[in-house]
Amino acid sequence: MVMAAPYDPQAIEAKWQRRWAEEGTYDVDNDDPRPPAYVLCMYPYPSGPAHQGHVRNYTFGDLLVRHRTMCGYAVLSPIGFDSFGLPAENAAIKTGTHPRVFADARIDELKSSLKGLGAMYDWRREIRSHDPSYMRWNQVIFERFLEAGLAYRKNAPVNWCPGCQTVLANEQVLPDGTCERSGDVVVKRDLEQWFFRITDYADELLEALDALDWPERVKTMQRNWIGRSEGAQFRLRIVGAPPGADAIEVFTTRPDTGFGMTFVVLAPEHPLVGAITTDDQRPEVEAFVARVGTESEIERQSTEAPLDKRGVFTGAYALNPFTGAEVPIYLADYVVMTYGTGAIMAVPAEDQRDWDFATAYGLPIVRTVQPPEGFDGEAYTGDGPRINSGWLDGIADTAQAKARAIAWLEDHDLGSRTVHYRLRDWLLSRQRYWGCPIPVVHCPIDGVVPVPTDDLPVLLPDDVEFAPTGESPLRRHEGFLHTVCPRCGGPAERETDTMDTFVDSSWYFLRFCDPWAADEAIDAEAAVLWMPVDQYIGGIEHAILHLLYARFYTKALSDVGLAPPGIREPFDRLFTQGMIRMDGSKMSKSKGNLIAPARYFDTVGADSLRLFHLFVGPPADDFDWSEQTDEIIDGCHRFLARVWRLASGDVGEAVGREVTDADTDVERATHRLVAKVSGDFEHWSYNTAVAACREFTNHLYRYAQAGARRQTLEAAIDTLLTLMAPMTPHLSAELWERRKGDDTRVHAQPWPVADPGLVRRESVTMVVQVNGKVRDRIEVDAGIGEDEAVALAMASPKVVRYLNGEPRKVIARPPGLVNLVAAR
RNA sequence: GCCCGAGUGGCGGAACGGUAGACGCGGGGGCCUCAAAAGCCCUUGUCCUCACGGGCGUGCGGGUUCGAUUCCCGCCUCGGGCACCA
Repeated sequence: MVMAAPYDPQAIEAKWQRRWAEEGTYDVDNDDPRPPAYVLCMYPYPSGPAHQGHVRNYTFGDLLVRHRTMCGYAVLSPIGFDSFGLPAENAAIKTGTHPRVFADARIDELKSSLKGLGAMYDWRREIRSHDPSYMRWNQVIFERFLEAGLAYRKNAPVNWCPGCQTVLANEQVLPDGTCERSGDVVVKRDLEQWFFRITDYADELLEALDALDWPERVKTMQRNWIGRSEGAQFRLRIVGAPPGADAIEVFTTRPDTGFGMTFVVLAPEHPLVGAITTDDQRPEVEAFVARVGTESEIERQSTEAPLDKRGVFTGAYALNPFTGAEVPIYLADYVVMTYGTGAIMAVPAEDQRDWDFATAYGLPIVRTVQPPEGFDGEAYTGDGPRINSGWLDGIADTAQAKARAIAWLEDHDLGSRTVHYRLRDWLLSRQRYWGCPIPVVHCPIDGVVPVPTDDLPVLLPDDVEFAPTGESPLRRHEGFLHTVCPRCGGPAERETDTMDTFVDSSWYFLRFCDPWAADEAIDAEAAVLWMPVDQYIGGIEHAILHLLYARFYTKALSDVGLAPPGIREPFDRLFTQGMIRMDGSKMSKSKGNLIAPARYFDTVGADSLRLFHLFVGPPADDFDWSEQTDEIIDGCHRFLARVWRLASGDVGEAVGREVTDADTDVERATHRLVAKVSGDFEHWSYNTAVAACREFTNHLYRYAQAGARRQTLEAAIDTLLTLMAPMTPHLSAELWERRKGDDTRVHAQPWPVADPGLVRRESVTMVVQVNGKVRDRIEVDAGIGEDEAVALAMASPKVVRYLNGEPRKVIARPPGLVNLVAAR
């Protein structure tokens, strides 16, 4: 027998990548007659060659693109690069290379990895966030948001990272108070900054989550992040205070416990502190405020400090509107100015933190909810009848009591029902160079003036000095900084802050619909055609930041008329793949634990690496890269070589002959495989789809070695290659061509459909149990009736031995199972 | 503290409430070869038994059920998110 050429992945992968590019197989035009589908992987930050997280992401995405194309859709599969950002600028500071040069070089490396993987994109639609044409629309959008009041400037205490020398969004500060990028301890600074009014959309962002086909986990994270709490906000009069400082607003979720308010606590930064503090308490209060001001976020938030050091009495008193009693006003570091009103009514009996504070400072505790019999805790937050609560006494239902309390506050014009959110407005300005300039001018006469649209984009000058100074390098570039006011023509300064890179990634998916549109950021017709993204794929690490910002942007763009009104959500379905970990931490360049894909491209080939990522476990689960991993990848390569030999006719000797049982078995197995792989693709069960292909291949080996019927074997192999085409595209394409000739393409084949009649099994293994324990297995006809199944089971000698006599109960689930419950 | 998710062979992992461990990795054995590599085939949870067989096994303890990896209750461990949030 003449052996066919061995499997040579390097040769065939290069060949097909070239051919797909030439043929434009996955370039899709907006007037394509096929039904549209939009499959998108989160566009990557270009940090150099791809790492295994990218490989995993783009393998899943490419599988979907190819599969849906075979299913008859025009699949929009664009990609771009999130090319602004700190690392490029830091590299500039370190090596002197211009960030643009650096970023373009990293993009080339990453692009080469993606092409080597055989992942298919419509490269005509490529977007780079630092491309002037994209920057222009970024700036146009900003100005429209500014005009609509969705972008604004304010002086605010912001998160400042000393390492990055820039401010960070709340979302970029880790729970331990450090910078997500540099790991430095983030400090608070007062700075004039730009914000997007994402809080205006808090309710819609929260409510619209319900309808999204997203992982529950991600939805929960977003819900928590938005953090809606309902309650009441109301005024407390301050006893003997000067006008203008005679009342404090407090927010509470438990207005029903107002009768139990025995003191009030303000944040140390609260604006009324100076006015209400009495003279004899002033030194102590000032010392306290000064101390808290110098503490880092970590120190302030640590629960280590003893409670009696964490507060101070102001000497002032407020009136509890419910009881009319005078209650002392304290300051405490655990009350923060950034949530609610920066002031709370303290109800120690129903709030543990207030209880602890009251205990430490010897303040009274009055229960207003009767705890259940036997309750031995301190603060009680559960349900129970109101006590010591005047007109609320006796009400046991907390919701009802709350409603009553709010109604009372409203009747007395003291306050009202209020909702507060944890979500803060999005701080978007960065004191860095390598980002999209914020297109405004500061004029001493006209104030903040947007740069006229015709003058956009405001571009970054190349001749700047990169140094970590805490100010944008743009600030020291005279030519950039000094300009004239578009309104009055007088001298003015340009805004030197640039935009957070999350701005770039908040609408790129809309631009992809028609990236050529010259007159508008988003072509309405194209957006209506493709949006929302049918399937978005990316890492779980973007669960909050990017996905929340992109949702906000989509809504805001539609509200200001830049996107069609119907598009309220960007991503219909979201899939978050698991992370690749190594020694317990995420694989990333900064951790130095990257495994570049090129070493696999050069050895086992891209198809083997792709197959490995599909096979190794559920796509949503994290995967630990270990010593064993290379062996699994080798195993995938062995399997592909096995398929190669089988499809090349190197296994056994097929003949023409009448159909036998073995042939029918293979035919049925073929249809079962089609059903299995198709189903598995629908619910992200790629690992079992691959397992089924391997099992089927093993079956075909046995079949071929025993002497196969040519027609049956060839049909089985064709089907296998078709099903594998989205997973291992190069191998499938090459074998298909070798078997069928050059004028046909496996990826142009329709996705196979299983014949239900052939999927159904003819005979099955019926399990016979006695008392739920397996005692025998009998091969039976799949259409077996209940009586016959039971009779067969009862006739089994193995069963008789365990049954001793007539069964007490018979459970028959033909054809799969009969369970006999023994008498006694 | 609150909210999610996960615990199955030596390892990665399969399993509509119905044969636990599919498919692999690793191990053992055989064939091919002068030999090796590659390939092909068999075997591989654990304990008892020469064997036929049988016992035990899905983090732990209960429960529901003819039957539980799967459902319920109570724990333990790990991972993730949120957190002086009023």
